[in-house]
Amino acid sequence: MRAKAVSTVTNIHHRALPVRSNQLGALDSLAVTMSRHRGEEICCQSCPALFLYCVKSGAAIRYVARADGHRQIVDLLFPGDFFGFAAGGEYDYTVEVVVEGTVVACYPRQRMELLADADPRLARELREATLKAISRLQAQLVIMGRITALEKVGSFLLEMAERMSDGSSELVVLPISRYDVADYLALSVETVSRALTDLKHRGVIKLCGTRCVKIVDQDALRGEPRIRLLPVDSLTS
Amino acid sequence: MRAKAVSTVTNIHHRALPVRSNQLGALDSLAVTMSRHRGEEICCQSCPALFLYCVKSGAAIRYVARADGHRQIVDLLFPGDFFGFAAGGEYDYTVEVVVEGTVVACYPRQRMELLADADPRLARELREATLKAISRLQAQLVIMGRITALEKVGSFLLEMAERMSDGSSELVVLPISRYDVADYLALSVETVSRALTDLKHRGVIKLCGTRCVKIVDQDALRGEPRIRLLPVDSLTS
DNA sequence: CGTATCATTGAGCTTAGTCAAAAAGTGTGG
DNA sequence: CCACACTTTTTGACTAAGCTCAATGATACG
Repeated sequence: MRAKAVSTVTNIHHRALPVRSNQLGALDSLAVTMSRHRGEEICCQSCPALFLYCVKSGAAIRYVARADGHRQIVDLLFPGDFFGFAAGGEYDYTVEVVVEGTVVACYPRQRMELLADADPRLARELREATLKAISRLQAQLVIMGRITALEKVGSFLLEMAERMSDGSSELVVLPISRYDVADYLALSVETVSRALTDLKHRGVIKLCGTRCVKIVDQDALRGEPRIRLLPVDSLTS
Repeated sequence: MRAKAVSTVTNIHHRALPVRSNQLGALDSLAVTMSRHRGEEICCQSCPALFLYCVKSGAAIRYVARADGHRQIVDLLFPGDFFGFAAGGEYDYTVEVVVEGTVVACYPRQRMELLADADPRLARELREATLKAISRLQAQLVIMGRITALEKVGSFLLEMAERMSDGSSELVVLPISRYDVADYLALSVETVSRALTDLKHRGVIKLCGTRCVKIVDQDALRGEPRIRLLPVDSLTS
C-alpha cells in the first residue's frame, strides 16, 4: 500500500541491436531500442500514447495509481511482452522498470499503424501481441479472484514459474520486491511475507535467498482444495 | 461461490438484421446473428475458438470456472462489446447470456482474418475492439484491487453507470444478480448485499427495486477517501 | 398459488490489514 | 574492510472486515 519513489533519467540507443528476432520482424526497422535504470518510467499515466513497446531484456511493472495513493500493478512485463496499448489517445497506466538495465524496444504508433495497413503479416503479429496482453490480464484477474492470501501467492508463484523460466523449471527468481508482489495481488506486504514463510513451513516451496523460490510441491500450489493460512500445527522447519 | 446451472438450446437467425451499424461495418457480410435465452452459453472454456462475437442487445457474462467450483467472472458484456478473443486455439473462458433474448453477432475467425488481411479498415476496427476489451479488463483489475467491499461495490456501480446508460444518468439497472456481482468482485453474496444496503443507509444510493440503483452521491462512490463498512452509527433509513 | 430462486439479515469465527519493531540484506564512503 | 545508513523482509500483537452458516423475506415463474 506504500507507493514507491521514481527517478527520471534517459539513455537511448539508436541502433538495431541484437534484438533476438522473436516476433514483429516486420517492425524491426521502426524500433528504437533503449536501456533504462531501475525505477525509471517508460511511459506514464495521462501521457499521449505515442509508442508501443516490447521488453527485450529485464523486467518492468505496469500499474495504475489511484488518488488515494494506492498503486495497483496490473501487469508484469518480461522479455517478449508488449505494452503501451491504449484505447484512448493516452496511457491510463504507468510502466516502471524494476530490473537495472532493462532494454525496451519502442515502436512509433502512427508509423506502425500505417505499416500495418500495408503489411498484413505485421498486422497479424500486432494482433497476436495484443491477444497475449489480454491473456496476461485475464490470468491476473483470475488470480485476484482467489479467496485466501495463500492461494493468491501460490498461483502467483506458479504464474512466475511459467512465464520466467520458460519451461517446468521449479526455480523461480522473483524480479520484484514483496511490496510489488503485494501491490500486484492486492495484499499487504506483511501478508505476502507471511504467506511465503507459511508455504515454506508446509514444505511446498523452499526459499534460497529472499528473491529466489524453489517450488517443491507444484500440485499443492495449483491445489484447488482451498488452501488456508496457519493450520495451527505442521511447522516442520 | 456457488456455481450456476446452464441449459443449451439453439436459436439462430440467418439474416443481416437491424444491426445498428456501429463498428465493423466491413464485417457485416460475415455476421451470423443469433438470439439466445437467459442461461445459455455462447462459447465455452476449452472449445475451439472459431468465432469472434459482438453483443448487439441484452447482456452476457464471461467467466473462468476453476476446478474448485469457483466461478470468476472476468468481463461483463453489453451491446457493442466484442468477445471471443483467444490467444491459443481455444477459449479459456465461458460466455453465458444473462438477459433473455440477448442478440449476438458471430464472425467466423478464419474468414475474418483473411478479410482483415485485405482490408486495413477492417483490421483497424478489429484492433479497436480488442483495445476496448483490454480496457475493460484493466478497469476490472483496478476495481478488484480496491481494499474494502464497499469500495468494490461502489466502483462497480460507477462502472455500470458509465457503461450502461451511456452518459451521466444516475439510474442504473443491474442486468445481473447479486450472485453474479459477487463472482465478479470476488466477494460473497452476503457482503455484496450488505454493501448495497450500507450505501443506501448512507444516502449514497437509492434502491428502487432490487435490480435498480439510483446513484445519489456520485462523488462519495468515486470517493478515494477510503470507504469502510459499518460506521457504527449514521443509519438514517 | 405454490415452488424455486434471489435477496436480506443475523451471529460467530477466521483471515488479513494495521501498527510496531526487529532482523536481514544492500550499498556507500571512509 | 568495516561502519553506517537505508531498504527490504520478517515477525508479533491486535483489530476489524468479510466469509460461513443459518434463517427469513421477497420475487419471479410455471
